[in-house]
Amino acid sequence: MRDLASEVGMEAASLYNHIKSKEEILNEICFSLANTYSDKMDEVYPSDNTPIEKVKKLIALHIQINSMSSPLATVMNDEWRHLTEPCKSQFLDMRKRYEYLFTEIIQQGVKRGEIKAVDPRIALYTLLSSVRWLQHWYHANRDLDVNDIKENIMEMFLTGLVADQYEWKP
Amino acid sequence: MRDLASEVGMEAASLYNHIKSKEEILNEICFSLANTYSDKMDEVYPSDNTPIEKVKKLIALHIQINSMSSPLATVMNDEWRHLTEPCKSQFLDMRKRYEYLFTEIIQQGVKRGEIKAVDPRIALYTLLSSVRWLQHWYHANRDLDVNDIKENIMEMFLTGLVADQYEWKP
DNA sequence: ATTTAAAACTAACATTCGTTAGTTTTAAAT
DNA sequence: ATTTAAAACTAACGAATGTTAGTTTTAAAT
Repeated sequence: MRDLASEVGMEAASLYNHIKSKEEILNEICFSLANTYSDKMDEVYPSDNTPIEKVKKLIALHIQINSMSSPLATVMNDEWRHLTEPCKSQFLDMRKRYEYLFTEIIQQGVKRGEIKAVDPRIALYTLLSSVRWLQHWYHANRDLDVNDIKENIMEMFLTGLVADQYEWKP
Repeated sequence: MRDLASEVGMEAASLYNHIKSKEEILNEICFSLANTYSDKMDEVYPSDNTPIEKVKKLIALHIQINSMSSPLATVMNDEWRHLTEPCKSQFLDMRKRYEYLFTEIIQQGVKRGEIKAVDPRIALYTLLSSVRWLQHWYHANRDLDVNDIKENIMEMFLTGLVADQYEWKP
């Protein structure tokens, strides 16, 4: 709290005119971002896009948040474990629901023959964590455009690294 | 240190008969894993495998470590920032070299027409962070076999999520 | 049985941490 | 000019942290 206070030009004790506790800040950050993700899911899931389009829209949000709001993303991604009950359970419930709907989208894609028959859980977790590097990297290396990064990552995920004409299988 | 001591059935002070400091533990963990990665790179990079085979071998190690040694992986991945100089610089130099050689492999793959013309840095970071979820997830959900996970992830990265026959581009 | 070295213990240290109590300053409203 | 409420301050608290000093226990070697 002392570091945080000095960052905004205050004494640590003065912070408590504005916040209730250190924990409140953690709650604020975690649930603010969790709501952003949930809201997007509630918009995308029932829409009439194809499953692949839905995945793209959701991943785009993850890329957006991890690169543009990276300090917040870092807190939510790495520090949610320190939420206290009942907030922690509430947070985990939100995450569980988000992940469930996300796997549903993937499974629908598989069923419709648009997405390969991968394990939806593995695909989901791989997808979600693959954009995490942006949260640590983007602030230091601003020479790349977010949209370029987005397209590169999407391309990687959707059609893979192997060049189209190359026959790689053993 | 008190938690750690009680975990091994000791008083905190007794730990200091075995270690020099808390920091020493951090160094030990970080450099032990960093060496494992570096050694693998020194074995794989000069080998006569194709670039894609090299990438597969390296990613396999990341999956192995993140799933089987997940507490160590978590410390190295998340806590290396707390290394003190000169260890921190040394660690970062090792990482830089590792990442450089990894992008070289990718670039060779691109040059040889085996790998799509993605940005090698983006591909690298996406690849490396995409397997991080295993470090948090594997211990709790042991119903999946590491080798199954390995193959699923490889398939995703190499040939993408989009089903072969599906025409997805807008 | 005695010695000895490793490894446990107890007690305490100096810091750091989040927070509270009480007081003073700031600045807008009367 | 006076009042008032917001927001800063100083001082200090109790708890937790990594660590050290000094002592006792453990167990193998003599």
